[in-house]
Amino acid sequence: MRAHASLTRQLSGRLETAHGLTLNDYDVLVQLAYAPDRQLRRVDLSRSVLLSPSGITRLLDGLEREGWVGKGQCASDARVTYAVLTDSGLAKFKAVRKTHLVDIEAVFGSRFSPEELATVSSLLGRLLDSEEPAACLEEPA
Amino acid sequence: MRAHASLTRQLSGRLETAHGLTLNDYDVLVQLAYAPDRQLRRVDLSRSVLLSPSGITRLLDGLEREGWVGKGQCASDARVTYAVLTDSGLAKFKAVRKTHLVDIEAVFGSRFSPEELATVSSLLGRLLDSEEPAACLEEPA
DNA sequence: CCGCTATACTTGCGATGTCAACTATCTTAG
DNA sequence: CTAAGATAGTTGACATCGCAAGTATAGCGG
Repeated sequence: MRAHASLTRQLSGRLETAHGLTLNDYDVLVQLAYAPDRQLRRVDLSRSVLLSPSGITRLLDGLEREGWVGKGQCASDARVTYAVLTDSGLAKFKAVRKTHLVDIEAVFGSRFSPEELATVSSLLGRLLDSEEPAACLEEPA
Repeated sequence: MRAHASLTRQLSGRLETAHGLTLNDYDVLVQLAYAPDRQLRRVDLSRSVLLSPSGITRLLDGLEREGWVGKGQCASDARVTYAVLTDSGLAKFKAVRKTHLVDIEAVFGSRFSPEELATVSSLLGRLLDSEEPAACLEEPA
C-alpha cells in the first residue's frame, strides 16, 4: 500500500501538472485509443478502469467538456451510450503518453531490472479479481 | 495499481462491514498501539499513515467521537496535541486486528509462498519515499 | 526584548469517488 | 403479448482527502 501511495503521488502529480489529467483520465484515454473504432461502452470502461459506473459518468463529463470524448448511440441497444475518442482526444492522448512513458521509465527503470519487473508483475497479477482484462501494448491507429 | 485496487476493495470492505473502520482508521490504531505511552503527535501520525495533516485531523475526529482516541497536551510545546489511544481504543484495536490478520492471511496466504512474499515485499520496498518508516511487528502492551 | 521564520494544527473549499435510488431499455418465460 | 427481471446509465446525497490559508506557538538572531 505504501508503494502504491508513493507511486501514485509521483506519477499522478507529474501527469496533472504537465497535462491537467488524472491517472484515471489517462487510463480512460488509453482504453479508448486502443478500442475498436476508438469507442467503448461505459460499462466496459468502468470494468477496465476500476471505477464505479457513476465514477465513469463523472470522469467522462470532464473529458467531454474538454472535447476529447464524444457520445455515440448504439444501433442495436438504445440503453448504451458509447464514449468515443475524438481526433482531438487522440492527439491529446499521444502527447500525454509521450511524457507519461518517460515518467514511468524514470520510476521503474532506475529501480528494477527487466527480470525483476517481470517478477513483480507476475506476482502482483495474482491479486487481481479474475475477470480484469490485461493491459494492451499495441500501437493505436 | 490494479492489484492495489483489488486488494483495497477486499480488505477495506471486510474491515468496514465487520467493524466500521477504514483501512486508514485501522492504520492509526496500529501506530498508536505500538507507540510509547500509546500516544503520538499528529505530525508523526500523518507521516506514517500517508495522510495529509488535515486528513489526520479529520480521521482523529471520528476516532475521538467513538471514544477510542483522546487528546493530550505536551508539556514542553504548547503547539502539539497528542493523539492518545484510550483503553477502549486498545480493546477495539485488538478485536479488529484479530479478524484483519485473518483477512490478510486469506488474501496473501492462498496466493503466495513465504519466499514469494519476501520477494514482492523487497521489490516493492524500492518504490518507497526514502523516509517512510518500516512496519513494526512486535506485540503491543 | 523584538521581530522573523519555522512548525503544529485546524478549517473552508473543491475535487473525486461511492452507494442507493431512479429511468429506460432489453430479454425471457408463460 | 405481457409481466418480471436483468442491464445501461444518470443523479443526489454523502464520505474522504488534499490544498491553501489562517491561528497559535516555538526558536533564534540582533
